Amino acid sequence: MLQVKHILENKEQVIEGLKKRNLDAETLVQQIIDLDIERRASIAKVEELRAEGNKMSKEIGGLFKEGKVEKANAAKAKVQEIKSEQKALEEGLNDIEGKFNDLLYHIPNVPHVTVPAGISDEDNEEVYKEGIIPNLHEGAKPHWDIVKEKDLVDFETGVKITGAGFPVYKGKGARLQRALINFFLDEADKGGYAEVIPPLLINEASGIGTGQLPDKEGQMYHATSDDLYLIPTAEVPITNIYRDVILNEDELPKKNCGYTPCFRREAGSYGKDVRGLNRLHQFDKVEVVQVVHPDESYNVLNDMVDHVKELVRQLRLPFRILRLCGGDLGFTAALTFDFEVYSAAQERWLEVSSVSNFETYQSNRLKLRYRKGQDKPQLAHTLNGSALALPRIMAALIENNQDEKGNILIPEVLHKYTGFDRI
RNA sequence: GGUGAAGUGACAGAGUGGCCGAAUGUACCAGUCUUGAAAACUGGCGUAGGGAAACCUACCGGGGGUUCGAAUCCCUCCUUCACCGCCA
Repeated sequence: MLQVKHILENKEQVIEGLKKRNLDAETLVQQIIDLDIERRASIAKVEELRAEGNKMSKEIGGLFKEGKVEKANAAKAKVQEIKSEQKALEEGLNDIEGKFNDLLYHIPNVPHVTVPAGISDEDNEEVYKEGIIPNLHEGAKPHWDIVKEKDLVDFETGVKITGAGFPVYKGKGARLQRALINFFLDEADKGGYAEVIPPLLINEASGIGTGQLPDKEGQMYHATSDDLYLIPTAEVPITNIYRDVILNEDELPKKNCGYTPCFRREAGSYGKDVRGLNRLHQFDKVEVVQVVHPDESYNVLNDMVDHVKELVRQLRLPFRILRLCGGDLGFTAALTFDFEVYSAAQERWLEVSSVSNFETYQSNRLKLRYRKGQDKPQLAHTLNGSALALPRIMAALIENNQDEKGNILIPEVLHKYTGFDRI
């Protein structure tokens, strides 16, 4: 969440920035500022009373020792009075803080200055494009037909086992999936990212830390009997490694990568581009995460974009990079670049990666800080990116690389992982 | 899952109702000494909130309770360790 101090000191800038999200935050920000004033006044009062009570309690100890029982009992009565007054004030303070935090949790991150205004994904700004869009032969098929014919992905059996959106990958399809995971992990390793295998279930505190809770509760699968959530992305468990951590400045940057399945309820997106591998409830992804010095985060964002660019390039997929507009930007992000690959038979662009800088929005919730020498701890910046999400990569590979004879040609970089060069 | 023990600052480790935000040691930082280093000595050394400041408040695994007063007593949850049971 945003830092209260930042809101107070940059009120106009915050309101202006949020306008790019089509959010008129004027009232909201003013409410926060007003509540903050109320809050401080209330804290001052409560603490004053508390100090007085503490002081008297100490004195009572002395009085008893001296045997002045009568005086002590009088003081006890007085303290009891103070306590009941204090209790009433504390309840008031709790109310104020509850409201205050609620408002704070529901303010999204302020977009970076370079974020274009806009309503939807149609307003995203294309900043880069590379690769040749393949000219498919007559009779080329969409991937959902191909995977069925070649028995690479079995959607029906997935429906039987679990439900829609939980496919079974089979044979060479499974092998290709595993090959991509290994390729992405090896590349991340080369990029200096230390691999982790995190838990796939997270607790509430972790969900709050990275911003999935309370805002996106409905997008996660919730195991209610244990109050745990299935991860929607490895970002959550990996970034939460650093929750409540104070790093030394020289430990930055922290770079981690990890492969995990991701689980998303996709509530509200039924019937929208859901064919085949385009949108699933469970999918595989390799994620890269960095914790960096605030001065470095935008350089690092570019590095991460370059890393992803290199992955797609090596897979020989035509791609473009979009700078997300305010309307499409995620709740917690300050700046996001999306990668889309072209899936030639569907004749459409598919999002395969999202690379974001969260600045201090997550670290403020996570209490993730770094310390320079003996100075006070400062909030670090967090970033993450998909590198990459698998199913749509697979869809594009299958569609773009089909030849007239019905072969799917596997990109060369994957051969050593697949053990075959075509399907 | 059962039984028992335990969770205190970066770490180790005291503290069983007021003198405890917390002894002591180690580590760390600054200084003295030294040609330099080590050793020794002196001082400093948690986080957060409030306040212009002095200073005040909160935090001893989490939450709740008893009490004028809780690290200390009670309840509950979590975690760790040991043993038993079950099991990839």
